[in-house]
Amino acid sequence: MELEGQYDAKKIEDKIYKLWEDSGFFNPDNLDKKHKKPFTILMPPANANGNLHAGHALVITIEDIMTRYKRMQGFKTLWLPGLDHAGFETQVVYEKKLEKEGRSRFKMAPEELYQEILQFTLENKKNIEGQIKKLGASCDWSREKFTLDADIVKTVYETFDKLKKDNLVYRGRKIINWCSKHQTSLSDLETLDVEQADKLYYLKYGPFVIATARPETKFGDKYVVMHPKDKRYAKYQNGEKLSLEWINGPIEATVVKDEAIDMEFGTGAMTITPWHDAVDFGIAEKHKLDKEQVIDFYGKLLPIAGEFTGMKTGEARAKIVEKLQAKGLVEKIEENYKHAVKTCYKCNSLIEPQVKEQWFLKMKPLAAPAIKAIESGKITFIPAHYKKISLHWLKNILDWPLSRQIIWGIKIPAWFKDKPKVRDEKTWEMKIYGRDIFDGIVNGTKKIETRAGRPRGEGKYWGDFKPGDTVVFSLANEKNDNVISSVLPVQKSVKKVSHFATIEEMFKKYEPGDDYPGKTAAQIKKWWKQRPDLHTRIQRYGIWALELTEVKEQEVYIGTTPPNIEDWQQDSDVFDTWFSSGQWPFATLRAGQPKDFKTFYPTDVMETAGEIIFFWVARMIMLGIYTTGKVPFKTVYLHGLVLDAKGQKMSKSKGNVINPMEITDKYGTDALRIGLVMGNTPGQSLALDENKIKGYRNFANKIWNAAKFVQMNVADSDTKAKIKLPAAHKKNLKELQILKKEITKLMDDFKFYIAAEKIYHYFWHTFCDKIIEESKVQLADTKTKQATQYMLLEILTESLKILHPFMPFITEEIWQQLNMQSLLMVEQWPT
RNA sequence: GGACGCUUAGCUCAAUGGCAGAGCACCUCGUUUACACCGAGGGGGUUAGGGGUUCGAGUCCCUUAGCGUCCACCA
Repeated sequence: MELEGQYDAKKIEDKIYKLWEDSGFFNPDNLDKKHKKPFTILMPPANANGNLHAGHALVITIEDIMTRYKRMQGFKTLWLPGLDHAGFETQVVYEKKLEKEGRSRFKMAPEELYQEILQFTLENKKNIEGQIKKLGASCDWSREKFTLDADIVKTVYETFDKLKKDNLVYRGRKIINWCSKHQTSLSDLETLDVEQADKLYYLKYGPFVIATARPETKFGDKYVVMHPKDKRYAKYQNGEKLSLEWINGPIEATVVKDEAIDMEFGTGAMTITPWHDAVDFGIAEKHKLDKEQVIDFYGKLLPIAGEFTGMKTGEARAKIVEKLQAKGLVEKIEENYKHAVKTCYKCNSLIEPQVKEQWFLKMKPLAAPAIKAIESGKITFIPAHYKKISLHWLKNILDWPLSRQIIWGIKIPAWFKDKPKVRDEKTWEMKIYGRDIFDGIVNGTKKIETRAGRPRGEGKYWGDFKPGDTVVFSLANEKNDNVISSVLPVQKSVKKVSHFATIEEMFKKYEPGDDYPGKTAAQIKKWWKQRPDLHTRIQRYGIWALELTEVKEQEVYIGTTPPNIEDWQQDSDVFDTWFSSGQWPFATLRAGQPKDFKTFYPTDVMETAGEIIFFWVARMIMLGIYTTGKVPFKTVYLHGLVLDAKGQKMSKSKGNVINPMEITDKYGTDALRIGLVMGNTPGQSLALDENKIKGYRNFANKIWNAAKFVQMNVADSDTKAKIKLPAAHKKNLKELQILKKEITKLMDDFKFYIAAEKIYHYFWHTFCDKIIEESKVQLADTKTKQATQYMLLEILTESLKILHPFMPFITEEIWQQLNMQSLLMVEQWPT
């Protein structure tokens, strides 16, 4: 075969890829026995919802360089490819498509929507696989995994089950980030903080002035909070009640003192909206305050808003302020108040904090061993400063909300059903702290009997408590001899806590029933009269009563398979997609042949974008250690963003997106690959300039022509003849020898950008410009011809080997055309 | 508010404490049978500013400024 004309990538790339694939050497099992020591990289699963972008091309390039290098060095090399269903991301992409077609997911049956997205994803998956091949990825397609594969899902379920058994997963009613457009909760990582200027309203709240940027949330505010040390409010007691005029009429407000308040901000007093604000939620939790929803999940006001009910929060604001002004409740309005609001990272719409029951993962216990692994150097980061960044994040980690209210994803393997009402004759022990006004038990344990099927009457204990529940039912507040006047963890069964000024007043509402343990109504009233000490106390502090209602407690079943009894309902939520991809290393390797996990786990390198270090890398480390006891990878190599030629972030709206497939088409894959690597230091963003790629297209042509020259001139060489090398030739070969050593060291240090530059420079400016030029004379001289032929071929073939990881197509094609009788892909890396 | 980066030729970026470099761009010359997707040569720098450590600093330390990213808070 003869090399001809200019290098034409299009003619050879598909052919060469097929040659590699047919050889079977992408699969480590097919490599010869010399390849013993495993080397593993997992391809970060690309989102199967569109085309590959420039960032993916960089991932494929760097990982293929590592893979080809290690394979040539004789490692049993596995690069495992995969695709991600990409839950929320894909659903958002699909919803946009629906929108264009004038359709909406909310008008579709869930199953119908799921099937459509599945089809869409599978099509994209196929498309992307083709694009990965186009980029020359030497990954083992026989081990390819998709995040929705049955074996991956099974592993995800098992992990969830184990986490639940270890008490690391819990269901909680907590405040979450709610996107009203997408109708789902989002983790903190999926929200953006956007600076904006709004008005800050100072509203009169009884004797207080409170500042708010969101008057439309304030309807239900019935607690006014201030710092306990704030002298301005010293005359107000914690728990003190105040009657005041508010947006829709008179309300009773309660004073709460809490250190969380910034005395410097506004007036130092604020009202709280626990249902729609994370800080307020925290205060309400701490003080056991009521929480009331004001805004529904579509961003509209609920009936608590009175005349404003049903309005979108945005439009309601001005009208509410108008009303407040009319009522004289607006003290002043500060214009141009700069603050940050949270927005959905996909649609930029405002995040509305909402209280919602969700699955949460306790992160602190999972983070601790991960921190240890990183600190001890079991996992190293490239570039190194990511060590600090990840440690800082892990040390300040918060619980992870796992539930997403979307259809596209792995369904959470939890089933619920209403617990049958237990009304047996059992006796529960119930701890009581404080004083029971009826029989005076103080800080003790009281035995409460339950009666089958009927409550004991309102305002009394009756048995729907679980063992160990704490109920406090007392006369006074916490200021008085340690008796506390609130209800602790049995809130589920407490309907209401009422306060009465006198016991008579309470009896009006709650007539003691005949079946109160051991006492009749008459006895209780009589007993009451005999306790003047309690009278005094009640006169001072009033009396508290519990109104208890029956609670249907939900029973929860968690397992890898559905419960086989009927009337269980599966949780309609799906997992955050990162919960499944966070298990990628062990899930993929356990899915394949049983020996794979043993051979290839822990993997060697995790190469991915610095952007997703928290989303993905940190979670893989935590879940990997938790599940397998071992770190999932030893080295984390993080590349930076790929930017456009001007250093701008690529985005569809800016229209500066560089499609790697177009570049490949125009200049060839090898030019794109080396263009992506050259000058690309880890962690640093890279400006991708088409001109740069063009330059490397020229380099590819240079290689092609140099090979052509060598081929033409060595055709008549006698390979068997003994050759005596002149000193100049020896020097050239020695120089190459040194270069090989340097490059090997650089490759081992992950400095591909320098390695690429070195070989580029050597090949073009030493081999082509000097050695080949000089050889023209030497080849013409019969005395030096043979030695020169030998040297040229030696340098060319060694260079091809070094270039191969970077520019696999052209090097392999030349190798084949030189009739080397082997695949360059599995040639021994020069030593 | 906290953390982490970055600042080197016109542009994009390199440089274990040891002669400041590459690619692209620019200028001059050259069409020579491997290649014009080429060759030979050239210009271009107070390494953001200031201070310090050192025989020696782009590199280490302190400091100022600008840019960027992440985290937290934001009534």
